[in-house]
Amino acid sequence: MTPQRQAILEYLVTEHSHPTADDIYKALSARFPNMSVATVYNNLRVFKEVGLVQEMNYGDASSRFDFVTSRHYHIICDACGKVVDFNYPVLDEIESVASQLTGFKVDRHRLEVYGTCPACQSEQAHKH
Amino acid sequence: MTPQRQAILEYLVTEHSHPTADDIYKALSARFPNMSVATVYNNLRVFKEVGLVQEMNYGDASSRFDFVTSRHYHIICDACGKVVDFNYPVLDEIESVASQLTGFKVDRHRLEVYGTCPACQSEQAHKH
DNA sequence: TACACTATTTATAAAGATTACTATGTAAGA
DNA sequence: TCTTACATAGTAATCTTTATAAATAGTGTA
Repeated sequence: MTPQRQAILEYLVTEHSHPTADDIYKALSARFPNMSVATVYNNLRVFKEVGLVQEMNYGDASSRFDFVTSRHYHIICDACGKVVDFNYPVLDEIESVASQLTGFKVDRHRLEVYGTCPACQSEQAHKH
Repeated sequence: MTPQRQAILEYLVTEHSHPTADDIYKALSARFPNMSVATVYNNLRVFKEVGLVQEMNYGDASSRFDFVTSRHYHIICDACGKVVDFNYPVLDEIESVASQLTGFKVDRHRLEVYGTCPACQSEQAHKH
């Protein structure tokens, strides 16, 4: 557990902002001026393998990383990219249905809702 | 509607393989030896804007494109990347729940199931 | 203490997907 | 015919992520 590794994990735990690898890199470069981007990626990979962190890909942009606390889903703002957690009963049923229909051995599923966050809604309203 | 554009759309309609931009490029380069990759991307963007085509990003790999016919969900093989459609009643409820919990104006949602396809299952079984 | 062994970091190169840009071509309309 | 708008081709550039090699630090053992 190196200082860099600890700082990256700490950042993920304390910040609930679903940061990108670059966000983390920039946020910590004040404390670790010599830290490499590769270090961020290496550690994120380690955290992912251990199951501490979840990686999320949206569209063409960079991946975002989320410290795994409890099962929850995400809603994403199309305008500003903000990610917000929300709770909903986990959809186990769809996994078994999909498995039966396709013959796949199911491992997991991924669900995201897209829309416009309150801040961007009011901003868009003010424009007109 | 140029010949290239028509060919790309035709390929998306007839092939149900959820191709990547490069798949399309390679498949059509016999008929259009001078066609540019940029043309494929340009047209896919146009199709997306019109709503004819849906773009899907999985992990770090290339985007896959799906001609929109009816509402359906996808199941994706972790081993070979194959994408298979399956039908399931559309989850409208989760959209309204998410909207109420977060204050977002909801536009759509995205749901995918991940696992191992039958072919890769038997291949993995033979290995042991 | 000295020595190896291992894992991590840094730095940089490289890969891969996508976009940007410019010049060329082409088709429709006045 | 002239013009205008748009699509294409070709290529350069961007951006994210991974691979690689050298440097570094930590740990345990003799």
